[in-house]
Amino acid sequence: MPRQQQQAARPVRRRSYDQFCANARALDSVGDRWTLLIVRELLGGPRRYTDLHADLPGVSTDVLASRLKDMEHNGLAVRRRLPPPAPASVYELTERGHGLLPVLAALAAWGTHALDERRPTDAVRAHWFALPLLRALDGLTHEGVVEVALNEGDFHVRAGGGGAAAEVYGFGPAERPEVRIALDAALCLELGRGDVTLAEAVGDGRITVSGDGPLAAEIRGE
Amino acid sequence: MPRQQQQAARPVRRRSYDQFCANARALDSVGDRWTLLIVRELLGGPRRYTDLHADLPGVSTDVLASRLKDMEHNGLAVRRRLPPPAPASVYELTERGHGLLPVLAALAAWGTHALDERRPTDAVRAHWFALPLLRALDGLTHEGVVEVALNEGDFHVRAGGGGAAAEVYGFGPAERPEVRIALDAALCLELGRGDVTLAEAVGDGRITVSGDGPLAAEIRGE
DNA sequence: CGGCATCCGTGACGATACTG
DNA sequence: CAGTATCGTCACGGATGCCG
Repeated sequence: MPRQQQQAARPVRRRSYDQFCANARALDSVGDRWTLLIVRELLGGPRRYTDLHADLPGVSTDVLASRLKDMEHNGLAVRRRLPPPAPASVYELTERGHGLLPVLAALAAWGTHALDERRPTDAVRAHWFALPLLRALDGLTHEGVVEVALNEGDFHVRAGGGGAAAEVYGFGPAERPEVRIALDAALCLELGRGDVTLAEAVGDGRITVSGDGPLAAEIRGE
Repeated sequence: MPRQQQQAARPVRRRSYDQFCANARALDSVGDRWTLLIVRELLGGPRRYTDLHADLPGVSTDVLASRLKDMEHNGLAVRRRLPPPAPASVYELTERGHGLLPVLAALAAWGTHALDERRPTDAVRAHWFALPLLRALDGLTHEGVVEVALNEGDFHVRAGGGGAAAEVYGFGPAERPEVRIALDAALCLELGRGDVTLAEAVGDGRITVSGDGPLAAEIRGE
């Protein structure tokens, strides 16, 4: 027999911490390398395999495929086939998977303090700054979609609502944003850290706010 | 040369995600297997190597030693020698390491929903229920130390204060607790999930509250 | 061409044994 | 008690191949 079947429904040998503890159980699901970063990508909305692979520099193809299977198996994500006109499939978070938002928000808040300079080997994507920025927008009372333009690219976030919205951020420009802001990545991080307030950044001209609704006014500090 | 030096100050080859992203940087520090569970242990206060090893069933000695070195190197923990009368050393979290409390709290909240039955292979320690329980005590206005008695053992937590206290929980009985409560682990989890309120649990007799201060009264729902 | 599966070299992990 | 040494195994990362 040159090769027997290589995976009979995931050969039971999943590695578990075997601890009756909420943290350990959580890490059984999301503690593997790359898993939380895949969740970070999917928090921006459904994505195709190839796009995921492109925005996760360093992950190998087989590990990405394996993690996506694990996430499906653990109920974090589902694979959905798009209608025939475009024969592709996307991965998207389940409600359970979306529940990881507070975890990634806390982790981002903690990690922002360690994110000082960009090393030459570091990859960058614009939407990686969505979570730090969302932290700065968390206190806003008005709700709406904010389109964000960085040097690295565009994305959009939903301000207000306390992260309760189904889609908390997305890739590229928004369809009909209430506000557009332009700033640089370093300022995103400072805002996330709380080193600078929105009002100060507006006053210093480090951020440009365009729009005339109440949300825009609130961001300007009016 | 039979054997050259085998670690010249950690041979620089640390595995990094190499992404300019707060989450990726955070996971560079705490994404390795066992690291966050070591933090979970150290959140209860300074601990000796052997005690850590005993409360982390499944970790091998070399991996534990290696993680502790990494954590020291990353500024999460320090090793402190105890005074000569007891020639031992303990590991304790730095302020930076303690800053992971919101991460573990969010992770525990998420993981509690996946923590249904105890599997036969699962290890258990009483203080592993501190974070879920703290979530239930988070809304209390009065502050103080609560001694908790489970079937699995005792620990204590500091209620109120919103987790701002330096030591958020500890092992074994407290020195002079304001309140003592007795309940079982399953109820800890239900409280953490919000399936049951403290007042309901008191009313059902599933939790026993002893003490006569304002905190005890608040826990009783008076 | 998107979505993986296979092969392979290296490093991380887990168990045990051993040492100051 | 507090780790280090050794070793087998498995997971990861990179490249390539396959297949609808």
